[in-house]
Amino acid sequence: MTTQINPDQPSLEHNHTQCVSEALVTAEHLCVERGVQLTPIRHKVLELIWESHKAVKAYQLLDRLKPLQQAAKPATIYRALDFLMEQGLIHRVESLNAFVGCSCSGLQHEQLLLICKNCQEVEERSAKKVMSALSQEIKQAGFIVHSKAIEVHGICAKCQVLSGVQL
Amino acid sequence: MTTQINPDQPSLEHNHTQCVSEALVTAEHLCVERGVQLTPIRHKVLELIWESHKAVKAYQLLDRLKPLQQAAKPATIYRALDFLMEQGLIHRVESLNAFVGCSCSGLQHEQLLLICKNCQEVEERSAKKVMSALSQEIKQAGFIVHSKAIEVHGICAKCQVLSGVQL
DNA sequence: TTTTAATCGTTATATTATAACGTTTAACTA
DNA sequence: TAGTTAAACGTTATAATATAACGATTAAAA
Repeated sequence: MTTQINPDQPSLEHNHTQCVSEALVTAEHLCVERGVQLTPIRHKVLELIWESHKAVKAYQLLDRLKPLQQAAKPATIYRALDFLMEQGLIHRVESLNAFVGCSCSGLQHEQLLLICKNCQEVEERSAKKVMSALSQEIKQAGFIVHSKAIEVHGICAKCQVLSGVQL
Repeated sequence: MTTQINPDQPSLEHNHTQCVSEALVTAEHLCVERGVQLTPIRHKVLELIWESHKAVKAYQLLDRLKPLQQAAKPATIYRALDFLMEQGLIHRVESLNAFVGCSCSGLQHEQLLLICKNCQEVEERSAKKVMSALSQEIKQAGFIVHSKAIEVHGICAKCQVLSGVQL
């Protein structure tokens, strides 16, 4: 068998099964700690989001949830997404109206998102230097921060290799 | 007359009439230079966007355009917005699905946007240190950039003063 | 002046998201 | 543990955002 070249499958280089199960276990623990309910629906939605590292749309999630949850309607998904965002378990990708699992759940939550136009995968980076420069800039402006979205679109390293860089 | 306290009006401290006319003249010049057409519709939409420094929604623009342009439909607005964005004359505020005039038209276009939740005004800052830290981070990640959105939500300096900071 | 490309009009519809209200389930508390 | 309250969910409806497709018109180029 040759190298993984299908961008629709999580890369072989990372054990995605483990990756997902870590995310779910972390989520479960955090919710217990915080005394909030990771209900079956919320848990399923989180699992669906973690099926890949791609940004996924609310209605895509709805389509995937329906077979498991007959009664699923838009509100079902949006309520679950709201909960998961409040708990910092997922990120909303503002520039795509989409969502992605948060791999830093429980830690500081505002991250740089690198969004690949080719494979739709989102890489999350804490980017400390960027964040501290940003804090300084905001302070200079006399602005009080409530939230941040730092999103970069382009082509990820993996896709550059797969297609010979002329992207 | 006392100090300006109505957040719905452009502040007295800046001459908004001049501000707008500068933006429009710059836009006209740039379009001539580039050999692209700032048609009457596109010009009107740009003017409407520049009525304030607030982020404005596409359908708000449509409502305001209709009296001036009977035939205006969603496509009318979205086409004009697409053109204005291509030419770097406006910014799309991704986290609001809204638009704001670009005060750096013609120059480097990816800017930090400080978005006030109280007055909806958007302050644009070039934030050079943030941008260079960001470029470094992106380079480290081996990512090829196509576009960036750096958006901060919170309370602007003006609104803090007006309301005694407990925002 | 024909051809071509850009712009716009128009209709329809896709996509994203929320409101409102009743029901069920879980948690609290007396 | 029965009664009370709050959280979560089901359900219907609709609001808000955005695009597709195609023909008509206008402007630019050959």
